[in-house]
Amino acid sequence: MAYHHGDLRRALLDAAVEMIEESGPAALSLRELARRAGVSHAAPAHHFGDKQGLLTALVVQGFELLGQALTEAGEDFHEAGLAYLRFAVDHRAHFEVMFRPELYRAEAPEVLAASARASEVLDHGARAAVGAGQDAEMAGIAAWSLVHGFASLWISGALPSRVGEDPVAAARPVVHMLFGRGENGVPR
Amino acid sequence: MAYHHGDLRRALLDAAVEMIEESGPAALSLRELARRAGVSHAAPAHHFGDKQGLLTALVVQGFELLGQALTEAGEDFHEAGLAYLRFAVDHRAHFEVMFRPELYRAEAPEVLAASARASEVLDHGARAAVGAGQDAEMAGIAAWSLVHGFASLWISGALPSRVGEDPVAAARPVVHMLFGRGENGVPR
DNA sequence: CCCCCAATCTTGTCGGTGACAAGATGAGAG
DNA sequence: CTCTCATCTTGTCACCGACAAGATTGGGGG
Repeated sequence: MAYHHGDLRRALLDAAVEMIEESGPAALSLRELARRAGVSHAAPAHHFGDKQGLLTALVVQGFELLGQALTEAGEDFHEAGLAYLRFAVDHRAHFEVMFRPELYRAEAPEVLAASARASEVLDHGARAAVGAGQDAEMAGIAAWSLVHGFASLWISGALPSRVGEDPVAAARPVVHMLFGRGENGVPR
Repeated sequence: MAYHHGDLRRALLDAAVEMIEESGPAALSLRELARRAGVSHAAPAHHFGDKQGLLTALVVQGFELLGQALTEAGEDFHEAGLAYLRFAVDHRAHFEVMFRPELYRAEAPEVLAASARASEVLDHGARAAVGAGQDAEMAGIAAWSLVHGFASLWISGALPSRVGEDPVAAARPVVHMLFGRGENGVPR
């Protein structure tokens, strides 16, 4: 066994994502993680310090991916909402940890920076959709709550099964209920 | 030390709620729980089998409380939404476990019964607000997503601090954004 | 070219935890 | 009064996270 793995840090993060997707963040075990990566049980500590450190790194990665996804979604606020949902579903592991601050070091500067960048994209979209003013803030929170709630409920399996298998398709009409269908705000 | 506690089951559930509110469901320890209740480390197992059993009991209690809160909120759909939020904030521990099915036995009959009863109340409210038809289902999901998302974001501390300290007051205008302010649905 | 140093990974250990087994206790039925 | 059984305790095991100390190796300075 080579002493120098090559890219153990990334391998551990990838394995962590896999394990969290299988059985949730609570069940994540650093030792099992090391086992999957083929290293000793203490190897992860070198790269991340402790479990919180690992999850902190995962969260930073998550906020970066989210910011990127929102940016790529472009100007349309509805599409940004659906991109948020797509991110949550496609990166369930990241998403589930990101909004559970007791699991990681939420006050770490890298986390604050990455999350600030992501929410800035969101804010910008809200202002573009509603126009400036006090309403923009509320509209942003409403839209964020809607897609975040839908994503959470979808992931937890709480939504009735007749909404179908594709969360984005199922969410589209729901997202359009907020702000009406263009007739009630959303100048585009 | 009395061998018969009297109402150990309830005492354990109460202590569990307290501990989860302090540091989340992941950090819950059955042994610390037993310590707080003043019993031996194996006493909880007798009442709940294992950790999942304890959380299952907690979730059943949670869905019962939620159904009750929604029922008491009455006919107004907006008020039901705010009652949902109030439940989430006032019973953070229950709420946090209820929507994390990997932590408990979601398929247990008591859980299914309690959750079915709660969502029936929600469904009834949605139909009353929007009228019958296919839209009622979507309206229900939209409203549920909105308040669930707001509650989750509030609890996780993700919302900007300028929304204030009272979640229900902060959410009221947000909830009213969906369905407009009575002019766009919500016949009452 | 070689050696040393520092980053990387391993081995060993400790206290804490969940689950299980076996035993002690006492409340209530008869 | 005694038996019975639900309730709780004691004891144990494997696993986990954190820490300490040691082994290995790649790369840069001599």
